[in-house]
Amino acid sequence: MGEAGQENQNLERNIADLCREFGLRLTGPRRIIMQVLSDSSDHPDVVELHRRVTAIEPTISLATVYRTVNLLREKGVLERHTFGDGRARYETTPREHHDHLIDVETGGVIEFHSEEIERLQEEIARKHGFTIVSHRLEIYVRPLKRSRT
Amino acid sequence: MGEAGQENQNLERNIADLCREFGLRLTGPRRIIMQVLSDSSDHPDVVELHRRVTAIEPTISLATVYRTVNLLREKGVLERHTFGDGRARYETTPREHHDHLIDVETGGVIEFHSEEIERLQEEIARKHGFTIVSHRLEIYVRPLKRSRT
DNA sequence: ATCTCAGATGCGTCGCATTCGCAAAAAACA
DNA sequence: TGTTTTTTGCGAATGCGACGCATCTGAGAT
Repeated sequence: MGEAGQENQNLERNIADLCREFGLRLTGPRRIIMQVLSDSSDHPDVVELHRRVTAIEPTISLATVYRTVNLLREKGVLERHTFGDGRARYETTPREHHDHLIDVETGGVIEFHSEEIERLQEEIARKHGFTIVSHRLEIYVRPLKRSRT
Repeated sequence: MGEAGQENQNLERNIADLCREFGLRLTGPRRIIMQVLSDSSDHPDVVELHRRVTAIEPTISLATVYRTVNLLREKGVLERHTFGDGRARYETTPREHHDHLIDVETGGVIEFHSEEIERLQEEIARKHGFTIVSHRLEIYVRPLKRSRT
């Protein structure tokens, strides 16, 4: 009978709660988009998200993905990044802030956090007479090669 | 008759050397664009650069500014940044690396450098098995307001 | 279960920043 | 000065993202 909602029942519930909390409607497209988002541990851009979403439900439009992603960002559910290239990439807001190591050879993204760097940033801002609104630290890296490859 | 090339003769020479070095032709537009660039201590975007350039020579097209700026970036003469907003902003590559504090209220950019943060970044990269290719640290800030203005 | 309607969607279009193609103009060089 | 190759200007094209509008739909009221 019901849909295939078996193991991700709690996930579904979370999405439902989320919508209710923000006064949003729990629509088919939204359900799927949010689903895809929480299944994505990487940092997909909107077109990639749309690809994944339409693999599940081909009628969902790119515009809706854009709108949903913006909505969720406004609500603080998603974070937007722009690594070098022009396009925006998203990740579900982590409970703990982190920065990114980007492998320039593979495009892979590794998350890290340094309390020490954070503290130094605060210090620098204060020293200049500012408070930090947000920040962005991206380290573009290349694997340490040992001898031969 | 002659141009106004009086005090910046050495600059002109630098530009000429630069072109020769890279096998580029020393053209009128290039001369002016490079001129404007070295006279700019802020971080102008391409449209702003074009504005400044056309104030000197109105026939220079936006496309040429884009092309020149890309060329100089490839050659390592310029650095490109993208602070939040969509457009790219440029600065002549500084001899000493620095990062940026961006005042979100005014859009103003302040440069800073922290040897300590640099060192921590190295450490983090190494710990993950990488070497740093480049990095980017932007701190978005707001002025500390004291009691009343 | 049905009605109602504000909110959501799909589609096509628009705007902005940037790039491209091509013919004309300008450097470098003989 | 003539020849060759690079640059330029112009306008059109691209890519990302946002928007307007007619249509559709979720979810509370009936």
